[in-house]
Amino acid sequence: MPELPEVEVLARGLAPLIRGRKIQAVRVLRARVIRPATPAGFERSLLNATFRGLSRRGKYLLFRLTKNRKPFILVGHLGMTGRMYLLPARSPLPKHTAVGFALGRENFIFEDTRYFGRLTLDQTSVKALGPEPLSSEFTMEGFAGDLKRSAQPVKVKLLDQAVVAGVGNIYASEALFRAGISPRLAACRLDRKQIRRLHRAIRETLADAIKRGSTVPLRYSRRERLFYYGQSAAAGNFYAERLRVYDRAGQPCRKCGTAVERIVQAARSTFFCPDCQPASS
DNA sequence: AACGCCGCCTGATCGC
DNA sequence: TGCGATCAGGCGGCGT
Repeated sequence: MPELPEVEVLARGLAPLIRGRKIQAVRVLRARVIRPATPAGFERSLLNATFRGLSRRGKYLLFRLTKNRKPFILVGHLGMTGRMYLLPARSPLPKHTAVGFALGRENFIFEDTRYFGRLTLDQTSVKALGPEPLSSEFTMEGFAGDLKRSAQPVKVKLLDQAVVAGVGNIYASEALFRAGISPRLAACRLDRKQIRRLHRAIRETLADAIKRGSTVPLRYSRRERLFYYGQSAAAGNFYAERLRVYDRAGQPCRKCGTAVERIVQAARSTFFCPDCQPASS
C-alpha cells in the first residue's frame, strides 16, 4: 500500500510527464473519490487547466495547476489501492478508473479498485498534517513532545499523521524494528534514547525505501511513454524484498533468526521480532 | 480532547 | 467445486 516512499517515487516519476500539459476533458467515473462530490463543479474547475508541477506532502500528492494564469492545487491520495499513470488515448479505460483526464495523446488515469483514494480541491487534510519526516521540521523535541502526551502503543501513534506525516502500516513496523523498540510500548514510556533511535530509524527507513524505488514495482517505458505503477509481483530490486519484518510472520528475523511475530493493534497488523524488540527496556 | 470504533470498497483467500 | 464469510487497511466522522 502506498506510503510516503511510494508516493514520493510516484511524484518524481509522474511530474515530468504531466508538466505543461493541458486538461482537455475530465471524466469522473466515481464521484465518491472527488471533493466536492459533485462531478460538475470538479470538472468545471479542472477543464482547460494546465499541470505545472507535482510534489508530495505526507502521503498526499500536490498537483500544481494554472487556469487563466491563476494557480491552484489539486490534492490526490492513493488510499489503499490507488494508482496513477498515463495511458494512450486509444486504450480503453481500466475497469476501476475513478477519474480520467484527457491530455491529448494520452489520458492521465486515476485508478483505484477500492475507491479509498481521493482527488480534491480542498486542502484541509493536508494542512492538518504533522512534520515531513525527511525535512528539518521533524525535530526531536517536537517528536518527543507528541510521544510523551500519548498512552497509545508507539506503533499506533506512528500512524497518527499529525505526529509525523507519511508513515503507514508497513514503515511503522519497519522503523520500530530498526530502532529495536517493541511496538507494544506505550508512546509516553519511551526514554530519551529510544526516542532518538526511533526518530533516526523513521528517517533512515523512509529514505532507504525511496532510494530503492519503494515497495511497489514502478516502471516508466520511454518508448511507449507509459508510466506503470502496479502491484504485479514482477521481480526487481524493490524494497518489498528488503522488508525486515512486515508480512514476515513465522519467518526468521533477518538479524537474529527468531520467528517474526504478528499481532493486531488498532485493528491493523503489526510485525516485530520479539528478541530484537523486547517488551522491556 | 484523546482515543476507540465504524463505514467505506473490492479482490483474494479461507472454511465448510 | 462452489459459495458465503473473512480479511486487508487509510482516513473521515462520530461518540465517549
